[in-house]
Amino acid sequence: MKRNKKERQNLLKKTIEEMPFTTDEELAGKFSVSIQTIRLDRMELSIPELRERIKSVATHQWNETVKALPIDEIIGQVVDLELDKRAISILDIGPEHVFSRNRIARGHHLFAQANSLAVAVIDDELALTARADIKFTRQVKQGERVVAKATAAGNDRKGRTAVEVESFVGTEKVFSGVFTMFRSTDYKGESSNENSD
Amino acid sequence: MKRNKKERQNLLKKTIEEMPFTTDEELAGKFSVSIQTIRLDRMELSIPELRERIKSVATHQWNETVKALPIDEIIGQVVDLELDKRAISILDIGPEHVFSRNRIARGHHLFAQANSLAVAVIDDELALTARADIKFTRQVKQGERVVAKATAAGNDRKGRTAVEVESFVGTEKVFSGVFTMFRSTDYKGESSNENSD
DNA sequence: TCCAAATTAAGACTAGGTACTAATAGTAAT
DNA sequence: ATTACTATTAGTACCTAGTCTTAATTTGGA
Repeated sequence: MKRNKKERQNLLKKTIEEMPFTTDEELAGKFSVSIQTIRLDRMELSIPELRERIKSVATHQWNETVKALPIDEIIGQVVDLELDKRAISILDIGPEHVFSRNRIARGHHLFAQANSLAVAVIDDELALTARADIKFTRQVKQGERVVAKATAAGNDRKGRTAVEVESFVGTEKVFSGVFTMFRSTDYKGESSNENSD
Repeated sequence: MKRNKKERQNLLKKTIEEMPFTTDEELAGKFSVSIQTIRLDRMELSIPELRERIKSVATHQWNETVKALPIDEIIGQVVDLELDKRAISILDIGPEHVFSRNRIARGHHLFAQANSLAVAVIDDELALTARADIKFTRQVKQGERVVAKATAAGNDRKGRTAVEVESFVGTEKVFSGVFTMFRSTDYKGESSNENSD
């Protein structure tokens, strides 16, 4: 049961890395040594106390939270929406959207803003992008605010709707595209023509 | 300065939601009341003590960690790359990529995978997407693995390179697109023709 | 066997609380 | 004015999971 000091300390380090929320008491039990020994070990290994460990995990992740959240749910903030007609959203380009080398916004974020706006403007339970023809007409830098405007062209042929999206920084057009959207009305699952399988 | 009870409690709730790592002492200072009042408020609002709040943030986020990281850096994992020729990446569609309603992958994730692969395949310091013509040919469901294959068409006319990207689930094509890429060689900042401003 | 390292123990102190009791201030109704 | 009630403040004892320090014990190796 009783390992020697070195062995125990290695294991202790690994244990705490894997389960940072373990008290000295639990660790003492686990290694069949006294609490004091665990504390000496932590001292030697420069491992902070439980509460500090928890705090650092929490604050680390806390800073990532804002980054992690909006990616999936809101790409840009919708400021105007009239279903099946038009929608406007704004997206402030922060450090999480740019290439670190040159602070230029990565294309897929502009696409994501436009695409999610195209999805949002469709007045339907299920709307999916079938195709898109897009142009990036000017680079967007960190700190700039992108305003995307979507207008539903309305001409449904075969259950599809074309949505035009144009994005601007100030008066300059930075992105434009036409999104062809499927909609669930008269939609029957899986593949749906186009050059599918 | 001194708000009434209701007002203070509302503000307290918001404050703690926004900054969970605040002690009762700091809160008491902020609202110019005693620590005991803050504690009564927390009791009434069922807000746990600081250490419990930290712990819940830590454990919550602990589970999200894996989700949070890859979004910005690696959209899909590159498994093969020969610069200026071809590249392959795989992306496993998890719950973070899909609409919660129907578990169908959101378009911008497929786009992001393809786009970042197109950027990666360009043998240059700076590569940016100028335009893209894309098709979503089959929906991708949660749990499926998307393999994206990019081939650089090579025909540089005016410093641009066309990259063809096709994405598959198994043998089925789910996405295809042509990305027209700028490259930094003979690149001179700002707008670069196309129908800019 | 003896020494040094390793371990355990004990005591005083800390932060950030809980739980409980009690006192005080302010307001409204009788 | 007295009572009733709420809101606030104060103080005590206790808790956890530590800290830091000093001291005593155990253990392994030459």
